[in-house]
Amino acid sequence: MKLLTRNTDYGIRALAFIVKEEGRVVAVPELVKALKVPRPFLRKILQRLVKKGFIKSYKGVGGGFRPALPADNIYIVEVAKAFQGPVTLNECLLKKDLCPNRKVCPLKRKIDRIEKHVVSELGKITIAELLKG
Amino acid sequence: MKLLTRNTDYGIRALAFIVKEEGRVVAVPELVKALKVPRPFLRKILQRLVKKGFIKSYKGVGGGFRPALPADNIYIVEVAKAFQGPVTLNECLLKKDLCPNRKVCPLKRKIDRIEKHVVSELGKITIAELLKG
DNA sequence: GATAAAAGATACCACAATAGTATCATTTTG
DNA sequence: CAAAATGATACTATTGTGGTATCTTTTATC
Ligand code: FES
Ligand code: FES
Repeated sequence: MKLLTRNTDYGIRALAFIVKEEGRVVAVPELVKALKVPRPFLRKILQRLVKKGFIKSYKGVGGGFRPALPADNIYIVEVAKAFQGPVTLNECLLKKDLCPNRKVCPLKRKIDRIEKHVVSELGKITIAELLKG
Repeated sequence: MKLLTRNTDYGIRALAFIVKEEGRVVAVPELVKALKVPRPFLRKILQRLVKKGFIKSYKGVGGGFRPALPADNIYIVEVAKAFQGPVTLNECLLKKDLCPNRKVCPLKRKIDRIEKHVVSELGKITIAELLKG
């Protein structure tokens, strides 16, 4: 059971690096060296980060990436969602067969509570906090 | 992101059914009918449950399965572990590159705390409780 | 003892998600 | 125009999960 995939991991690391440079435009070769992630893979990840609005990109010579948001406004749960979709731990365990209905089911209630907790905790962690550590 | 896989789900359902029968030996055909899970798949799941000590099996005519533990002593987190391995949300996010060491890393600390919470909450739910619901 | 009904063991196939690669098009600076 | 960058997109590889098939072993019963 993995909470965060490799995509997310690398995405966070790339974001952290770019943010750390405080507005300087960072290009792929630099990131490849710093993060030791295969270049084509990293490129795909960066494109995703751009599309999801975490960073802005600049084409052409001297181009690269810059943050689109302040560091303390980038929550890693959002990055996770960008790469892994919504965080839903389990739709309906035991389906409708053994369980009268979902409103009463103690299992579902608890799974839901766990999920809320995970999302909420993950939603408290920002890139800024990460860089401080 | 899935907290519990189908294996686990079916495993729990099978366990719940077997436990509900209070010591009566339950065979596969009955379980197939009750749970509507394909027979060979269910058999594999049951074998796993036997190996992991949740149920006992009886071969031969009139054979089948009986619980090996009291209902309030079967925790669904254990079933999950049996099918999905240990619950580890993420080993070491950001690896050793951006982060000085794991003892200081605020992200890792938080991920670990989330993981502990998930395991602990999942570890409170028993089959007995499920059957009450 | 033969038969049939059960589970055990094991090997295999299918599908989906993740991980990773490759190629070509577009933009921009000089 | 040439070079250096990202955008778009399509493809392959690996892995984990889901699911099937087949054969062996045990045991109750006739
Ligand atoms: S079965 Fe769907 S909620 Fe309990
Ligand atoms: S990087 Fe390994 S713990 Fe923060």
